[in-house]
Amino acid sequence: MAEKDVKKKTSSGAPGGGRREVRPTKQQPSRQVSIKDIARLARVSHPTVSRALQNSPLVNPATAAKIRKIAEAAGYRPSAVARGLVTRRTRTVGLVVTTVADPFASAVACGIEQAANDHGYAVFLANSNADAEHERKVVQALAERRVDGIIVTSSRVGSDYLPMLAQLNVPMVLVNDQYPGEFVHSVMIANEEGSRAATEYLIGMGHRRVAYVGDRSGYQTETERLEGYKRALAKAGIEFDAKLAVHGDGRPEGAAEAMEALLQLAEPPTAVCCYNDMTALGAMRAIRARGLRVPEDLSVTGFDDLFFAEYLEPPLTTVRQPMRRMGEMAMENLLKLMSGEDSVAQVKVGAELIVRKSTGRVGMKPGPQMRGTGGTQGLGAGRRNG
Amino acid sequence: MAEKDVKKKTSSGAPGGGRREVRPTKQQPSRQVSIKDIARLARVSHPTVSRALQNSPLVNPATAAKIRKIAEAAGYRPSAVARGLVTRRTRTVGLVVTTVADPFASAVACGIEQAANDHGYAVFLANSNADAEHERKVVQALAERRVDGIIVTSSRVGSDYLPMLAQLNVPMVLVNDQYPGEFVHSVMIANEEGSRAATEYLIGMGHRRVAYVGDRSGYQTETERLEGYKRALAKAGIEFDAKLAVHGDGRPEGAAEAMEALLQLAEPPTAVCCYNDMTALGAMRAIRARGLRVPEDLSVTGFDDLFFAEYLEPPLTTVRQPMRRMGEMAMENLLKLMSGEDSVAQVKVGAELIVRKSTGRVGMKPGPQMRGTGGTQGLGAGRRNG
DNA sequence: TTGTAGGCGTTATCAT
DNA sequence: ATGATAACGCCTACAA
Repeated sequence: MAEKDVKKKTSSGAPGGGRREVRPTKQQPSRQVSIKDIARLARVSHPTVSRALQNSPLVNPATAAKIRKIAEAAGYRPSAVARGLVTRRTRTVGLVVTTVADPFASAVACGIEQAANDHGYAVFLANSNADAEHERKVVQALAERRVDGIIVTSSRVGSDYLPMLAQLNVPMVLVNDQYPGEFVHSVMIANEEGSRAATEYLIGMGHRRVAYVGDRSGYQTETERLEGYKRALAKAGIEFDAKLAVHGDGRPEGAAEAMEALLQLAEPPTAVCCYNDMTALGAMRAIRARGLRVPEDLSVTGFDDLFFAEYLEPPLTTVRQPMRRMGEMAMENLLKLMSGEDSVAQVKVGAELIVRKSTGRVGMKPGPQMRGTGGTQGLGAGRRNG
Repeated sequence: MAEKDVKKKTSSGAPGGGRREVRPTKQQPSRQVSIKDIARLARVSHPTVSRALQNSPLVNPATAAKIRKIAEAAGYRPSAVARGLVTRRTRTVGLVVTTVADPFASAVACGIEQAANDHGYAVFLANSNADAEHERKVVQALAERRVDGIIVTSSRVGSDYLPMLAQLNVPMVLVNDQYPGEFVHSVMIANEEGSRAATEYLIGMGHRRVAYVGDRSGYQTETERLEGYKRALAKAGIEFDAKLAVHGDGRPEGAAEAMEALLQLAEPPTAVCCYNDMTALGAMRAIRARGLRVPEDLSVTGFDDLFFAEYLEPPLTTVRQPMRRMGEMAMENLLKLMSGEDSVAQVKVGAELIVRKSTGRVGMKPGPQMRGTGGTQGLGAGRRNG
């Protein structure tokens, strides 16, 4: 059959060269050079070109070399789109974060991107804006793009995905799921253990009035960290005082407001366990705004160990989350799921208390303090359901 | 506080109930429901389904409704892959950043994602690791995925892309290009003007020994900011002292080292203009490590106004870059390019000096200082080549 | 208003 | 070792 293509083209070899004249209206993006162009130039069939470019063993090394040379010269780039259509695998994953501007999310994203790239996967990035409805929408959009898998961090949907996923038929892994209850595949930090360790450390420093500045209530992470705080109090025989547990919004602004309320209490706290480092940032500002010092007047702990924690003044005592690593783990799990293995369902990552200088003994006098033990205890690490 | 418990918890959760039985070997991803399936169910032809789903006016409203209902019920999701193949447009853009974990990059990325999403575009995220070679590679990979356009932040390749782009035939916009010389389409901050404003502010506060802690030399941003610093000195009749201009690495660690060197000078500076906020973070730590105070002993300025700048102690005087907005602008420009318009080639965004409390008069005495003017002068804004 | 007939750029399955 | 041919799921003529 005589190459039925070659239509009205004023044939000139590779389409890169002679610009075909298109109607000025609704311009169709110009054709890229395809496998067929190479075939024509090399005087072989397209399948042969395809095979040659894939280093298939069943093609004559000589012709293969020729083909590769021609393809190279013509500036040929295979189309992942066309390939995806026929193989039904796009080697693409979707990553949903609340917002990339969030340092926690971007650290996790970095780990994911790395692992994905190492395995030849490209990643679609989408913001959920911490909104369940929008999150659902972007997941749908990712499914339409036929991603091979999806990772969602700080999901507001969580196990509510189950029905949707049954239809979409795409594997999904959640990182720090915020929806109450458990999702099938997830990577979570040991929230309760971490928060508890921080609180116990404060109590160990002699503090009895330890406050807690949380996120908005209802999210899983918040619930668990609050629980850890309560457990620590209970263990030390300190009665939980609801006035000392306030809610911010997980960001400095809201935290500052919440902290101010604590400082206006008749009997203010001497230490405060913050939901996360961003919260600690706001809390510390509110404390300084009242002319109080950290840690002399008030000890503060955070959670996450974001990059700036060690550079604050004073450097922040906090509970470290291995964020990059968690991203990698999520991606590794997703890779397994995508290749058909049913991998570890839920991974719980151990948190680590990092003692710096934002915490001190209750009633401590101003002046240089000793550096703490620098805990490296794995808190609550473990995995389930292998 | 040691609690290593909760380790290997025995399984209990719900690891996906009744999954479909797939052939263990090389399972082909199962077919998704397609337009043809819907056609069969609705007893019409596929094109009719296609038209109905696109709300084409030339399809009977009744049948259209029926088709939509059936599609809905069948859980039909159009394949962006197939659509991209035929339309030759994927409604996808590539975004290359040095690393998403960098707060500057992630802020820009956030603006881009937002704008892209608003226009129905999905964005592929890729890290360049600040390496020219790797950056080229990921751009090639994006081209293979047939993205409609590419945005690169802090490119190490810059105008060197020109030959490659001629082949790839994909529009590209650069944000804060780091490669010497100009690229065709870019969004840049007014580096020189910003840095100059910061330095002039310091000089205005009476400082004569003003140091500069830069990035690694050779990058465009670094060159321009250093130039701005020099210009300010020159204007004030202060001779440039090479010993006072040191190089860090754009990150806190390297900056701290560079700062230490400055502090060991026989005649140390009384103020330091930092390349960016991350650099300032490191510089301030080095300063405190020597027992010196900011701003009483040493004034410090940054560049970027990252989210944490206002929460530092003292809050950081810095030059603001409207990072999100710059991302949006880059995306808007790319949208124009993708739709065929030849838009504004180079956009220069004005920088804004934000005076906070890390700067003060030379030789100031300890104690509360007045808040500065809070400059809102647009510095060097402009655009060229409309 | 609807159906028929390609074709987008690959890979896959047959032949030869 | 290579070539026909047929998908993949969609869109866009053009015909009915």
